[in-house]
Amino acid sequence: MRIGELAERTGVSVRALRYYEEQKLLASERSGSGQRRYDEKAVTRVKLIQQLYGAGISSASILEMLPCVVTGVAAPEVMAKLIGHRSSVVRQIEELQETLLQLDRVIAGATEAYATGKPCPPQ
Amino acid sequence: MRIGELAERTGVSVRALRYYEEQKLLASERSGSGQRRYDEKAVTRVKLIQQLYGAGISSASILEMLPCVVTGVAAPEVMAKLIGHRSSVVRQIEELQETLLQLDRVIAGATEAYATGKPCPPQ
DNA sequence: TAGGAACCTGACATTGACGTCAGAGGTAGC
DNA sequence: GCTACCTCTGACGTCAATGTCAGGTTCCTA
Repeated sequence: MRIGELAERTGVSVRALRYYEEQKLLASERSGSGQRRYDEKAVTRVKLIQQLYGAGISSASILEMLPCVVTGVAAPEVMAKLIGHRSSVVRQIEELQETLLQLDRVIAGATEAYATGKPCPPQ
Repeated sequence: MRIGELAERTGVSVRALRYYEEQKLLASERSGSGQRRYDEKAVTRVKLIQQLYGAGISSASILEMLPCVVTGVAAPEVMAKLIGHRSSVVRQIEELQETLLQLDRVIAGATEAYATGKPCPPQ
């Protein structure tokens, strides 16, 4: 498929796809005239990249771990980084859950204030 | 306390604290010579700001919701945004949990590859 | 009262993942 | 072969939260 279709199917902009290639995260075949051509696997690859970006992992780190994702083999130092990223994701989840509690407290307070007509400052 | 102490106690840089003030997220008293003075409440305020930033909420949105956090009262449109942010945080958590599963698959595959000496590409 | 640490304002620099534009060439349906 | 749309490279722009630097003032301790 061409880049426009890949963009549409992944929900990622054309510009972003070219950026991924620039960062060596995504390869493409080229047609005779130089246009990029992608196979089906590119779709899952792009979604994976987006997911890792979403976890705050930099393109350099993604680049390190991608071959490992494909082959299943990780050098020890890559393995260590993978585990480090795992911890970081766990921490992010915990922090977001704490934030969720905070937001819920605020929302609950405001709801009660609306119902009773009296402000109820936290704590 | 002065800005340096607040920075140390919150783990946030002095520059960031001044930025928060610039964005009206954090107020300070000023000494006769113009130096910022903070009370104890500033510590929790800064931590709250950091938490909201961590959830990907912009300073403009934080600014909107802060009075509500303090007073417990939210105008309807602020309330709507609060609920919107809540949903966004929930979604982020779900996505990170999915990412965690992916990472675990990769780590498990690499661990097995290490144990058996054979690469085990996913799926 | 000396001197170093901490503080001030103002301004420009940085970072990463793109957006956007220009100018040129490719592709597909009619 | 016309037309509308897609794609190419290259380069500069953006955005938000900070870093960093300069040049000057204030604070604290000896």
